[in-house]
Amino acid sequence: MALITFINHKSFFTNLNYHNNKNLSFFFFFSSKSQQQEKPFCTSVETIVTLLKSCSKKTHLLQIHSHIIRTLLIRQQIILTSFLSCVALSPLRDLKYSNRFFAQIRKPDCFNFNTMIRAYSQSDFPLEGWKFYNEMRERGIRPNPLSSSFVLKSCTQVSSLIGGRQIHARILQDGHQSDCLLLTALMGFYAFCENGTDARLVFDEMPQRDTVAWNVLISCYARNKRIRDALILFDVMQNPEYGSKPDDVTCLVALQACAHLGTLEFGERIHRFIDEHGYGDATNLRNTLIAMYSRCGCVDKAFRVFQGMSERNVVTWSALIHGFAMNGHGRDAIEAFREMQRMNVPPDEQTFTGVLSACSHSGLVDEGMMFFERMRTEFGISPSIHHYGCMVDLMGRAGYLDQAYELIISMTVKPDSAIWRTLLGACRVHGHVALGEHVVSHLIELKAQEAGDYVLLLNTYASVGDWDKVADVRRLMKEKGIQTTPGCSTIELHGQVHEFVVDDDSHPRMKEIYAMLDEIEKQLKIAGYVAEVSSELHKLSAQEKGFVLSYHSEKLAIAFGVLATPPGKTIRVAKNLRICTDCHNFAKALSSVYNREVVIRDRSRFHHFRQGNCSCNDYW
DNA sequence: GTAGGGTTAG
Repeated sequence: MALITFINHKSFFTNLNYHNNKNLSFFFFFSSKSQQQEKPFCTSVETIVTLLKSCSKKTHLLQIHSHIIRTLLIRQQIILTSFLSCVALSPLRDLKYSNRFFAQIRKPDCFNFNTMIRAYSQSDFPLEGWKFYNEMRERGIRPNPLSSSFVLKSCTQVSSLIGGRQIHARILQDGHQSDCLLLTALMGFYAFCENGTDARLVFDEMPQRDTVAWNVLISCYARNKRIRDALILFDVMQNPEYGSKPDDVTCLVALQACAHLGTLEFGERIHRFIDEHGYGDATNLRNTLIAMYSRCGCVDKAFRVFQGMSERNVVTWSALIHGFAMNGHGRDAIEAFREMQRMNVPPDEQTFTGVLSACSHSGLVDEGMMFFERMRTEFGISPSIHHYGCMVDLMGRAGYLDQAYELIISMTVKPDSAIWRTLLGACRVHGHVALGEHVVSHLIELKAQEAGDYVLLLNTYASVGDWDKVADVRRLMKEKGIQTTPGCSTIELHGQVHEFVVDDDSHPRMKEIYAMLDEIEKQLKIAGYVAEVSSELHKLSAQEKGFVLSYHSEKLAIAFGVLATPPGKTIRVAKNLRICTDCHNFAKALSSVYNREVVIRDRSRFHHFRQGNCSCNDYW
């Protein structure tokens, strides 16, 4: 009896360790003993609640269940609530059991309903939570903001825009339109559904906006192709009118936007902000900094961040490897991979994507094959579509087109349009017309053909001089109303991003830019630069081709760079498509004649031009 | 004496 008093003693349970099974064993010992002796074993409600928290096995839960039934504790709402939370939400989650238990509760309250909705939102059947959400309304129980927030989570899980809109309407009906956390969740939902307009509307309607609300809006813009707006918000939120201070998450999201846009100056500014505000130790921020610098073409700065880190995880190493890969430092990427193994950091899927793409960008065919094999045999990672993509690129660039085709056919995963497109690119480089046509038929089968694919096919014909076929494809594109993506290049100057498209005349300094471009061409021609006419698609006279080539967007951006920056300053340009041979030659010549370093990021990688050479060794 | 919500790394 003394012992029973002891187990009931409050101090014992307030000090107990939740994961200490000793306490449970104690409890079960007394419980079964009292059952044998048919004597009631009294426990306080608090004891049961505390014990429930330390449950790590379902058998324990069942024993507690039978105990609370025997001791009539089942009548107490607090026990029911705790028990339901335990069955529905702890790692022991069992939805069938939760449902049965829920049905036993005579008067379930809002909290009980929320528990069920929340449990389903985390399960494989998220929409089942709706039933409970509707039932509580039918029973006249008013949902609180959390009820809506849990159903919203279910809608996000299944990307149900209609469901989310219904919740939105209910939030207004229930008068929860001032709940900042709920509205932030709603914004997050719209952002997830790529609906930036509605996310913005919710944001505008919020009575108060804290940093998290700003973060959601910035991340929404960054993910939905409004990257420049995302960066503008980083400054806007700090205006005295709004007075929100960016936190570590704001910096992280903004850095991702900088990486996308290739805006080095803005990225550096955020880097300083991070250090000044003491966020600098966070591994996730450091990892994103590595990615940002790499994607802005500054591997040395990325490496400096890497060196300054006291803790490095698989993400850190993968970011570094990816950085080396996209900047053409294939050997360094492989060395980093080896170093990572020496440090006993196990690689994952994304590490190998980096290693394989490093091999493909640097033409390391044998090494790539070896890593692809080791990935499966040594590390037990089965190849994803991305790994196959790297291998097709690797083999395709090296001219093993048929083997690349065989690899696609042998894949365990269904080939997507991106992988066929990679092979199509290789067909263009090697002038393999027959395979190119075959690949296009695969794309048509997938109903995934894009303007760029026709352009690649057209280029393949052009590369072997089949101008009739080129004209056919052009006609076909015209008939189908397919429009090509216009080439677009950006250059950052004093934190401002300047954008150029083909034949652009919208820039305020356009006259000067064209004059500068003419002057540059004149100087380069003296040094031996000849316009590469095969890059141009149209069947034009050589003179006309030369004329059209002069206005490629990257040339305009470079001319603006020469015009607007002091001599010797590196010119950094980002382009949405892949750079053409002519512009590549142009940049190479310029880097030597004007003694300028030029860094161009195209759709797939970086080109560092220095003294007449490119880091890609004309291999891209 | 119960007690759950929003953003975030390669």
